Amino acid sequence: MINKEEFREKVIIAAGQIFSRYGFRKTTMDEIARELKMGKSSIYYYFESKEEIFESVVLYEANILRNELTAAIKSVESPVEKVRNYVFVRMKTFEKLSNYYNAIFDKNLDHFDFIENIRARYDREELAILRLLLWHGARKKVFNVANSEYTALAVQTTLKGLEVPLFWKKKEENIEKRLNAILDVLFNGILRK
Amino acid sequence: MINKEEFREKVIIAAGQIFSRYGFRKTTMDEIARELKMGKSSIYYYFESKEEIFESVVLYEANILRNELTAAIKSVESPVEKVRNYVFVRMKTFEKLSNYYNAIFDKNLDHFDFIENIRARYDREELAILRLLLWHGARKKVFNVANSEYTALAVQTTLKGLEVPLFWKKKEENIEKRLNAILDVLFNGILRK
DNA sequence: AAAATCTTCGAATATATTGGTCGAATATTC
DNA sequence: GAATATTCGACCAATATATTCGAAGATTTT
Repeated sequence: MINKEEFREKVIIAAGQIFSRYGFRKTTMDEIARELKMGKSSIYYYFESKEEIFESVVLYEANILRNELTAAIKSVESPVEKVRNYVFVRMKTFEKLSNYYNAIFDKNLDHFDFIENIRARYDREELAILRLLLWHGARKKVFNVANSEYTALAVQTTLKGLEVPLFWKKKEENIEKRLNAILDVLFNGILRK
Repeated sequence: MINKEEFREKVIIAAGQIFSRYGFRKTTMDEIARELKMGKSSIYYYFESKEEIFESVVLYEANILRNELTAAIKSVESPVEKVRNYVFVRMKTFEKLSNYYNAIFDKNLDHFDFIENIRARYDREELAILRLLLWHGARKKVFNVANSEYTALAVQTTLKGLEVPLFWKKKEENIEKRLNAILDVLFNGILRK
């Protein structure tokens, strides 16, 4: 009927909602069980611990982010649109993930390494994507980019800069404005005149 | 330097932020103290209990809501604009208050009476305001309202209907659209053709 | 259909958290 | 410098919470 893996996913989704709202510490196993309409002990049949659930949630969400970003790039043709789409989607979906980051900094230092590892991996992946995007743009003579690796790093740094407000506060009023401004500067820097 | 009443307000503001984010149960006195950068025991010099703080917060926020609504009405002249403004501001500010409602339903039934009383009082006040608004509009021959009390009740019911999504979910995507739609229907019903 | 295995859950537990207290220390006022 | 107001660290009792366990239902296998 419903296999183990599917059940784990159900737990991950339910738990994810609560984690993202209340953070790791303030989320209780009782709540997760209530959300799933199941006995609390049943969850322990599928997961070792609250931590394991949490880690699975982060992994799961990170995967969604990755898929959405890939889709965002594929959905348009021109290099400019690809970059623009990538940046937009990334900022939008990252907002969700940032809740988990906040959850971590809620004093639970044990998870720190785990999260940092995911983070580092995604930095690397993102850099590769950006590099490819820029390289293609340069090839098509749309971007004026000599060293795609170098410029990719610059773009990524800018993206990180945009992350910061999402990271520290719950809501940034003018994130959209900030985003458009940065895109203008960015394209001004790399577009072939 | 800083008197007792001012300190209480500081506590209320700090506590309010945390309450509105995590609800009554999940908010701890330690957090409030940390936010205030004070010893936890100091808070108890100004407040009897966590409950008292919570009730003060709700009262405080409700008061802000009332002031904002009054200002919204006064800021424009025409009856139509007054009503439109009122509805907009009310929905916007109610979103904040709804967090506290959620906090209550977080199983703590003891507070229920207290909140319900505030709620009932505000219903009465709002009805009076709406009634006055409609009556003035009718007087100026802008609205076609025979019985202002009756129509005010209808308008208020509509507003309650708009509240519901805010009440149950954290975020409603198309609340703005919903709001405009309802305003159209509303004015279609009461405007003098 | 009995044995074996898988899945669920109520109850129990050991531990951590948390609202609230107390008395002493420090600051302020008289 | 006595009296009063304010702060706070240490403490406590009550509660909440992550996790375990064993028994009971399902489901599959033999």
